[in-house]
Amino acid sequence: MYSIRVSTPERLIEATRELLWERGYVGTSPKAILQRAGAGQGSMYHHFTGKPGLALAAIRRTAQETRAAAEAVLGGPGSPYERIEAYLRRERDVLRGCPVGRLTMDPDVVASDDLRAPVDETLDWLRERLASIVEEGQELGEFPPALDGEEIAATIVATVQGGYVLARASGSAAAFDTGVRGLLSLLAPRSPAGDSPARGSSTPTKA
Amino acid sequence: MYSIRVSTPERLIEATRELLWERGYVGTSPKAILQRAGAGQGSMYHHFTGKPGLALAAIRRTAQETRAAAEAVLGGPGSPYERIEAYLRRERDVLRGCPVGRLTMDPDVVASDDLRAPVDETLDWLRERLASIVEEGQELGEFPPALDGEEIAATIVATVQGGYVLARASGSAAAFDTGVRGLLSLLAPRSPAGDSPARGSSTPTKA
DNA sequence: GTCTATATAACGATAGAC
DNA sequence: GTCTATCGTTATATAGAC
Repeated sequence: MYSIRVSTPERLIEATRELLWERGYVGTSPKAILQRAGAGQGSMYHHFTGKPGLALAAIRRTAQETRAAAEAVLGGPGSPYERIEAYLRRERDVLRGCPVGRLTMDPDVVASDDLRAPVDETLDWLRERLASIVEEGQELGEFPPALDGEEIAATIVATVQGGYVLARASGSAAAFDTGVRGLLSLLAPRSPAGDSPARGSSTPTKA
Repeated sequence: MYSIRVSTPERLIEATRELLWERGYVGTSPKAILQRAGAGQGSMYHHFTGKPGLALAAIRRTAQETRAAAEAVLGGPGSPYERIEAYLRRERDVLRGCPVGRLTMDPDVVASDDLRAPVDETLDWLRERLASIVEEGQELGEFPPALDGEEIAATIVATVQGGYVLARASGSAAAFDTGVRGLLSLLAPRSPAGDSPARGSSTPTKA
């Protein structure tokens, strides 16, 4: 294995991605980015228009990676419920928060249409993707037909995003998992033909 | 009505509360606080230990008010489901985000046990309060006994907190409402004996 | 392309007059 | 108690050498 020599713009983007995740936009200074990237002032302003331009490149990449990671699970094998469960139970750096969702609490990101756009598009895509899976599950009889796919999708995404809030408030990932288990118990397929009425049969804990 | 003359410490706390809500801790400077409060540097450092001390007073008050506002609905009239619904549908400044929850995305708040404590306590209190209401609903047959009260409570709080994220990402309060409707449809009492699946208002006691 | 030097403003806090 | 003056540091950006 050769050690890969990464270009300076590449290092700048990656350093910015890390810092935006850790400290947000207003909490990240160009100086901190340059130190982490091992670059000088000149490099940053040569390749990018400044802090906003560099942040835009970083946010776009993070958004793209986040979508790809979600699709890897949502487009995987299993029934609709199983794929949603896999998405909800996917391993996460819970205490670090969502690298996309956390940006919505950044006043300068929300104030900029450019910076907010990738965030909006990512969460919107995720909601649509989940909505179609819920509807697929309804056709298969896995979910009650009375449910609204888009509403349930929004609830799923919100539970994940809010789970990060609960976890970071308490300093423990447990709260995230508790909220996810609650949602899964509400979504758990009730057998359509009149089987045992036990809810949450596929949730391991709290039998 | 006499116009009330508010003390300087009072104005400082209120200005800080507003700015913490709008811009978070790292995004709020002492200078901005002093300008909004109409006070000079000396006043702030005379009454408080500095930015962290002032922020702590502001966060504590916001936490207290948030709990009181939630209790006003959760301790109100109606069945357990109805009280939860009232809490979820309560009017909110959705696009401004949650003044308590948004602080969890602030690196300096999370890094400080003092500043994080009121946030943690508020969300923890809310989860416990909701859990007891869910369990009450289970005793009344309004919710399935297989559900776990604490899990459902965490899901409810997470849906609200995540709803703010969706709303701020899209720049519209609609996404919040969509997620709430999805959660309510999952929680809606299904008649225990196999009645009609109409949701909402058929409650046994305390109508 | 990358670096250092520099510029202007803001940040967070202190000192001391009144 | 409140004010202004000041301090040392950082934020964000530009200039110009190499």
